[in-house]
Amino acid sequence: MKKYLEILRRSPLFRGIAPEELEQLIPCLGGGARRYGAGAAILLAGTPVGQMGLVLSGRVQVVREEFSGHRALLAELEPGELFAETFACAPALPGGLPVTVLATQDCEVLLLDLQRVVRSCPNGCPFHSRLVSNLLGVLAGKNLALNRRMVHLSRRSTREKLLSYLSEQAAMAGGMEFTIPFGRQELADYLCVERSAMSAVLSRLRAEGVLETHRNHFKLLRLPEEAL
Amino acid sequence: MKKYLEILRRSPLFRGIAPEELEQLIPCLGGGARRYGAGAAILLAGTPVGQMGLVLSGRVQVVREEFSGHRALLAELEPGELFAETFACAPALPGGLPVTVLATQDCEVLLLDLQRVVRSCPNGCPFHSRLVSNLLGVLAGKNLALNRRMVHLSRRSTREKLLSYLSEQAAMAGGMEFTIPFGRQELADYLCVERSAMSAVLSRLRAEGVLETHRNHFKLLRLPEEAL
DNA sequence: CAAAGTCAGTTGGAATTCCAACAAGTAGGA
DNA sequence: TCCTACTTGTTGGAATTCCAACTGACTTTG
Repeated sequence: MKKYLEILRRSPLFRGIAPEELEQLIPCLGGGARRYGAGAAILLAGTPVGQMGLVLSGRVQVVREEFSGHRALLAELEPGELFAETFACAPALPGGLPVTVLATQDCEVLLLDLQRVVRSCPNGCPFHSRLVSNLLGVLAGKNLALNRRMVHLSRRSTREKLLSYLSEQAAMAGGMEFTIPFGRQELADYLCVERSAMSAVLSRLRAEGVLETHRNHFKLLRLPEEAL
Repeated sequence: MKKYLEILRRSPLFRGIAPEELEQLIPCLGGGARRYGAGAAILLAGTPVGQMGLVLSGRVQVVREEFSGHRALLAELEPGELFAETFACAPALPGGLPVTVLATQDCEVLLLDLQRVVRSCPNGCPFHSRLVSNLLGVLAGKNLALNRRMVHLSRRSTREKLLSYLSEQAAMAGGMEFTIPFGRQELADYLCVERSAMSAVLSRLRAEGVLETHRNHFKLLRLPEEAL
C-alpha cells in the first residue's frame, strides 16, 4: 500500500490528508488493496451495492449492460479515480448495482465500505470529517458538471447548444477568448449533436461575424440573443 | 422549532432520526430558524457559499439570474425540501453562489452550516453519521436522476428520446403497462422537445403498433430497435 | 519525402423538427 | 346543460438536422 500513498494523496477522496495520516486512516477504513487480472469483473451489475472503489494501478472501465446485450462504455478510469461512489451513496437501489466495473488490464483497486467512511471510527480519528467532506465534494462536483451539461443539452437547436456552451466557456475563462478542452467530434458528442451539422453551424456563426475559431481556440466577437 | 419536528422528521436530510434525537441534534448544528418576508432574498447569488437551507414553512424559489437579466426558475420548494446543498458541498465555487434563493411568501427557513454537519460534534452525538449518510444520499439521488434524464436527452431524435424514456418507465414499473407522472407538455419539457412534434411522434408509434396510450397511461406492445 | 491517419469543413438529398394555428376531447364550475 | 379552460392531437410550410461521402489541411511515421 505504501507505494500508492502518492496516488491516494492526490485522489479526490483523500485529497488534503497528509501521508502519515493516510497510513493511519486506510486500515481504519478496512480497505485492503485487491488485485484483478485483465478482463476480471471488479463489481458486477445486479449485486448489492455497498462499496465504492479507487483505482490504484492499471485501468478500469465502467460499463452498462443494455437491454439488447449491447455494452455501453460509461467511463474509463485511471489510477486515483473513484468509481461506484454514487451508487454506494444512493439510498437503496432496487435491483442492485446498475453498472459493471471491469478491469481492462491487470490492476489494483482499493475497495471501501461506505459505512466505514461515514461512521466516525471508534478511534475517533479526526480525518474522517475531511474524508466525508471530500466525498460530498466529489458528489456535488459531479452534480454541477451534470447540471452544466444539462443546460446546454436542453437547448433545442445545434446553434443554441453551441452558443450556450461557448458563452459558458467565455464566462469561465473570464474573457471573450478561450481554448476549449474538446476537439470537434468530442464537442459534438458532449453536446449530443452531429459533428458535420455542428461544423456547418460554426461556419455560419463565423460568416455572421459572431466568432472566430482556430482549432480549439475560440474568440467570441458578439453574443447573439439566442445565447440568453 | 417544536412545531416543525414533523416536517424535519420527514425531510430528506433528517429522515430516520427520531424526534427526541432531533431536538438534541438541531441546536448542536447551530441551526436557528429564520423568518423571511415575501420577496426577501434568503441567499444571494455571488455571496460566499457555506450554508444550505431547509424550508420549514411557506414557499421558496431558486432562480438563476441570466446574462440578459432574465430570471430562470430552477426550482420551487415546499416545506421539508432542501436547497443549496449542492453548492454548499462543492469545493470552492469561484464567484460564490451561482443562484439566488427567494422567499415567494412569508416563510421560515432553517439555515445549516455545512462544516457543522460534517464535523462530528464535540458532544460526540451519534446522529451525525446518519445525517451525513442522508446528505450523501440526497446528492447521490440527484446525481442518479440527472443521469437518467441525461440518457434520454442524449438521444438525437424525439422518437428516440421518447422510446428511451418509455422503456425506462416500463423497466421501473416492471411491466409493459404503466402510468407516467407527466402530462404531454410536461413530458415534452422533461425531454426537451416540441410538444406538438412529440404528439405527432406518439401518433406514429401508435399507428405502427408500438404502443397504446390513454392520457398518462401507456402500454408498450413491442420495442423497436431504436430503444436500444 | 511519401503514405497513412486525423481533423475540420463542405455538400446535397432525405428526414425530422419547429412553429403557429386550429380541431377535438375532457374536466370543472355556474 | 352550457361555458370556459385546459389538454391532446393534427396540419402545413419553413427551417433545421441527419447521414454519408468527399475535400483539403495538418501530423505522424516509416
